[in-house]
Amino acid sequence: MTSVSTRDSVWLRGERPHRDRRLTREQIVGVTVEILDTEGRDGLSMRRVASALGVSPGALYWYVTTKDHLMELALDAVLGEVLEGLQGTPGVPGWRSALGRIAGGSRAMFLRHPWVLADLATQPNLGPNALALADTGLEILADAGFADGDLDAALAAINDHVTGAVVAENAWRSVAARMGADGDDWTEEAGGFFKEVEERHPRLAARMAASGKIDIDRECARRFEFGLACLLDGLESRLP
Amino acid sequence: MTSVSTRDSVWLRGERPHRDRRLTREQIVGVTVEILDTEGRDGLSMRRVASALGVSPGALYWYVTTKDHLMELALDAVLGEVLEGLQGTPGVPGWRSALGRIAGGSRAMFLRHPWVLADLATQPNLGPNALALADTGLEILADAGFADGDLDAALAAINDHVTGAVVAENAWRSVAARMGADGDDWTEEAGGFFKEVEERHPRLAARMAASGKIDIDRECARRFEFGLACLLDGLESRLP
DNA sequence: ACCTGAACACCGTTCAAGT
DNA sequence: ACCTGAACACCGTTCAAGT
Repeated sequence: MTSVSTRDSVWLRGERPHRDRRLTREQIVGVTVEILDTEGRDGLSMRRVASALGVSPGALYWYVTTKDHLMELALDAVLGEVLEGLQGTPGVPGWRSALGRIAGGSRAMFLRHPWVLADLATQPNLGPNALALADTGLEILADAGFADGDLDAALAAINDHVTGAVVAENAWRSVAARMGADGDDWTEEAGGFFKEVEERHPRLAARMAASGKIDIDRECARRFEFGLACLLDGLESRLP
Repeated sequence: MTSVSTRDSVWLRGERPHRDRRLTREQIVGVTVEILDTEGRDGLSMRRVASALGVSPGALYWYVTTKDHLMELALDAVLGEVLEGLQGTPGVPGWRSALGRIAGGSRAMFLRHPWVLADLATQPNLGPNALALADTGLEILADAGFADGDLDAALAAINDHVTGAVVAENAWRSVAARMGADGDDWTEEAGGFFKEVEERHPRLAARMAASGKIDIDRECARRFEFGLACLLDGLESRLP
């Protein structure tokens, strides 16, 4: 109901005092993420979360002021997975591979929880895990020799590549899933579509045909690494 | 209602035959974009569009099978603006600046219509304007000397940078708008937030403070160009 | 302090019935 | 062929009233 620009964030408000609660924010966020993962964005409703917890819908509003706030919490929760994946393994040498690990871990997380992507565009990301992730990125880049404005811009460039790549990958996968699912009445309509692409944009049609034959997983991973390598090369050449 | 993976696209279905319609798809899409621009994503409803057109809600379903399809049409409509902006001016020399112009034009369009960003993550983009835009990108890169897999990956990398950057910019702007809007009861809660950031992540807090003093427009533009330049450098070094 | 139950003001979508 | 009107099955959110 509220417009994007005036919406406030969970992270700018304190949590309420408590005495004898039966629920926890963690519980609520937990089932929220579960529902989002299994049923997708459209499958989530306050009522659905409430029934999964065996509680009435209104009860949730004691713990969370709004559905948007709940989504913010869910977003930060899955960002936490990236941090966990990082601390499990030993540190790698070199800033390039260190950043590559974070980027790769983030990408994997986004592919596990595709519903987060729509959140990123809508909600500011001020949760503790988001901040910690940003800070470790800054640390790596600062140690590498970046400072001031270049420091911010370098981190932003890498983050942008990750989110942009996963957004595109997700869109592609949803098309591919539809195509592979059933060739029922689908192919006749879509046949006309492809024929038109062929006529109007032969170059594009050729590329679509070429990449259509390839395994999507491999191709997406390849493009991701290609872009990341280009970016890191460009960054490296800007080191003082 | 339908899950992302099984949702079909407007562009894979033909339009219906017609005789004496009072409405047009263009009209409907037009007011849809208008509402999205002024009222934001949450302000849009089928009923709202219908009433703006002076028609009953059910009437829209004669022209458009679903709200998601309408959003797909709106998405491609605003992508058309990028193409228009391109053909108005004379071609620039050099593949780097040619791509820079497309990237810049796309960024400007995304900032004019921030609601598109959530769409990108959710819906595949198979509209005529999206295809035309991709094709001109391919043309520029092919002329520059890229071919086969590198061609796809190069275009993807640039597109990813644009969408990723605008997603981040949009999120940042929504925070800034909130902070600038009113310092009523806001500052007390948020003061605690910033103090916590300072304690836990001093490096991040320093960067936040530094970039907080800068004009957002300039800073976002700077980061965008920085990342793009890094990327183009990396691409250039990969030319055969 | 926490939760229920019921209500309010919305949604997207369908579908008879009209013209 | 196109549109209306009313309905169906949902929403998010609020708030008295209970414990």
